[in-house]
Amino acid sequence: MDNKGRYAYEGLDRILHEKARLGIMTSLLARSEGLLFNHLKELCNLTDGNLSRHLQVLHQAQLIEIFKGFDKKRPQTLCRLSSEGRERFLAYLEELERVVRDAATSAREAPAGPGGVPSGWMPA
Amino acid sequence: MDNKGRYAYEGLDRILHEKARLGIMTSLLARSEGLLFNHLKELCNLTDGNLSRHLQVLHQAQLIEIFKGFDKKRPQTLCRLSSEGRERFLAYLEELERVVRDAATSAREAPAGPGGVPSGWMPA
DNA sequence: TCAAAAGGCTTTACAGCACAAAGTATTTCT
DNA sequence: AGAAATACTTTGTGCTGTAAAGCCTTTTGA
Repeated sequence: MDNKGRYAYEGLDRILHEKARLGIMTSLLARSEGLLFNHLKELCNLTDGNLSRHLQVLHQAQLIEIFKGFDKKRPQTLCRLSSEGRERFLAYLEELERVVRDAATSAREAPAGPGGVPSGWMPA
Repeated sequence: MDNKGRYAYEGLDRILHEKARLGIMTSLLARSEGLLFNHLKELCNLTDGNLSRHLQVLHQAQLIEIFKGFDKKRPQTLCRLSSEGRERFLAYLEELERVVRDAATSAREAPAGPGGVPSGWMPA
């Protein structure tokens, strides 16, 4: 079998492949005009500090843009997907789809298997 | 909007949501009889130490079973999905599918957006 | 009018984790 | 007998997700 690397999934970008950031990016993908800090915080069930840190990471990676403004007198932060961010996220999603398809296929084709200790082997 | 937590994806189990382990689990799902250490190593493009560590984690979490045996005189390690592992992985995959669907829907429905600085805002 | 609370984030601290490099033990080759 | 190969495991290090604490301004309340 030359299946070497068949399941390596190298397209799963470390920065994007992270629960919280996946949520952030998906939220932003739905709203091309951007989302406010607090709205994002609620959508993703994140704490202030947590969200702040993830936005920093995404911003440094050029995946999102961050804008500062005011609502009345209170500071506000607006986050928006950069066009590079959109592209890279869509690419990431394609790989993710591959994972899901691979697994679905396997689950369908391979029976659940009997369990028990295979003969000639010892449980670890 | 009561969309609170809409994009929190809490079903994304930390142990499973990891590039390398995703590959391992998907490989194992395809082969209910199990896979040998070295085969798995190739399929997932992992180093010995790396694979060893991930198997440890998956084993401690009861997601896989590990058996020791011999091929001629050489030690061999066989890895197999436990039934709990199969269940939990399938559950994880359902959540993953939700992510992909959410994103696909958004990408289709939301236009790419114009870019440029929104008026009244300052780039960070 | 002046302290106290609320809003809107940032910074800090730390535990946990992935990964690479080095190590161990046995076996086969020369 | 020594060297190389096989099959992993253990150790060490640097990164990073997360909670807790901090900071500054604005609003509220007595």
